[in-house]
Order: sequence, then C-alpha cells, then structure tokens
Amino acid sequence: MCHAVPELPEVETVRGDLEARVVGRCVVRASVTGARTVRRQRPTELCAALEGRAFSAIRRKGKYLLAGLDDGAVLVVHLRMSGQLRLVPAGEHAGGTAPHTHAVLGLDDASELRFVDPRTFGELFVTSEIGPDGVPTALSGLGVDPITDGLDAARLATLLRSRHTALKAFLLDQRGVAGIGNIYADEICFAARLRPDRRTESLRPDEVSRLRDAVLDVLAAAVAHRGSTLRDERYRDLGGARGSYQDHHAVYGRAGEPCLRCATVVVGSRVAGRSAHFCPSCQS
DNA sequence: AGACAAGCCTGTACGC
DNA sequence: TGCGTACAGGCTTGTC
Repeated sequence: MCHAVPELPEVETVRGDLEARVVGRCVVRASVTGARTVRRQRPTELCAALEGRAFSAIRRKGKYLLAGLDDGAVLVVHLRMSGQLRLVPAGEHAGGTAPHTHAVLGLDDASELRFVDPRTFGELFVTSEIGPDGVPTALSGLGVDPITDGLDAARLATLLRSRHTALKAFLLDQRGVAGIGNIYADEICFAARLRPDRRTESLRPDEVSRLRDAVLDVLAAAVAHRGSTLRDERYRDLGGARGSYQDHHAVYGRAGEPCLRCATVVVGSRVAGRSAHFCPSCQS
C-alpha cells in the first residue's frame, strides 16, 4: 500500500515546471546510460535528435509528457512507476549524479535535465510523426485527457456505454479517459459516490454526471496541490519538491480508517485485479 | 526472505 | 467465428 506513482496531476505539475524553466533552452549535450530507457529507437539516434535543438511548448497527454522541439519533433517522456525528471541548475552539479540517473540533457544555461528511474520502466523517445492534434501518432491509442480535452457528460456516457466492465477498470484504461491511475481512480469513485466495482453500463445519467464532475474536480484539486507524494517519496517535482495532495486523500491508503463523509470504516479490496479503497456506505 | 505495489504491454482463456 | 473482456505474466526494486 501507499505507492504513489506519477499520474495526470503529477505529470501536469512537472509539465508546468518544464514550461517555466526549459522553454527556449537549447540542448547542448545529450547522453543516455540506462540500458532500457530508450527502446523505440537507438539511444544515439535520440541524442542526435536532441542536440542543438531548443525546447518549444511543453504539453501533456494523459501520463505522457510531450516536449516540443524547434524542428517540430517531440521528445516524449513517460515516467511509468518510478521515473522523475529533475532540473539541476548551473552551479549545483557538485555532489555528482543521483543513483539511477539514466539520461542527462545539458542545456545552454549550464543546467541539466536529468531522468532518474530506479525501476527502469520509464522511457524516452523522440518522434517526428505528429498527428493533426499535435500528439505523436505513437500515442494515438490514448483517450480523452480530462484537463486538456475537457470531458462532457454526453461523451463520458458514450464511453461508459461502450464498455462492459467495472468502473475502476474503465477509469484505469487509458484508451477511454487518459491520465488516471490507481490512486485517483479510487479518489474519483469516492467523490462521485460510486463503488469502484459498479458496472459501467449500469450508471444512470445523474451518476454519469457525478462521475464527470468527480473526474474534473479531483484531478484539478490534485494539480492545485502539485500532486501526491506518499511515504515512498517516489514522486517529486522538477525541483525535487513534494506534492501535498496526499493529505487530501479520502480513501486511497485509508483502509480500516473512518470514512471522512460518514465515518463508516473504509474497505480495502481488489477490483479488476488492483487494490481498491472505498466506503461501503456512501458509495454505491 | 519473500510478497507486494505500481503502469503498460503481451499472450491466452473465456463468454456471449 | 469473432469480438471484447478478464486474467496472468513480465519487467523492476524499495519497502514492509
């Protein structure tokens, strides 16, 4: 329990940090030392595509970071379970490089953008194959991003009706709504007062409406708190700071504790093969 | 010491 | 038969 992994709010926080600090900066040197960090192309190919290029807009789709380059290509970063991007300012390189640093981009102001990833599930790639929406075609399987694309109840109702599965499985499936992971799926179900094991096809219009509001409200609140950093410290922002939304979790990691709404004991169980936390009294 | 947690992909099994 | 869903395994390692 208590395994904070970067989801949409955490990736969005890093996206904003990158936007503020690396847009306009040029990559003067790129190196990849992690054996699994770059797997869709040769690491030398990725480095060559980055060196000499400046960052333009920084975008995000679901849990993927999209760092635009001034030649139209995009550096795609997925942090997966344990990845972090850290920007180390010029003059602060003393003390060497943290363990599990798999890629380093030296920028033209002598700062360094580092990719750190103990579990090596994360990945980087550069692509020039960009769809009309500005998202790399390699990510075309992703569904709507609730923050950048918006999410209206009619669209959500259609998506829910097209699936026959547990609500939690639907929320975790990046092909429908992109960006939600295990923590926020539980928090969204609580906010919507819906059980994570409710069948998607059984949701009434008022419940779909509550779900839509919950998705947007929970994700926006988590972004406002700069994401969740739990005990494992796995998530840090670009500067190494923690998020604070973990202090606002209503159910995730709270099995056995009283529901904040009705004081019923929060249940810990498994739904769709994943740990799930919910209040058996005020979620139905 | 070993089970577990995580995201995402792949392969296979199963039900309608 | 085919399609969509379910489930298990793989990848990895810090934590309990």
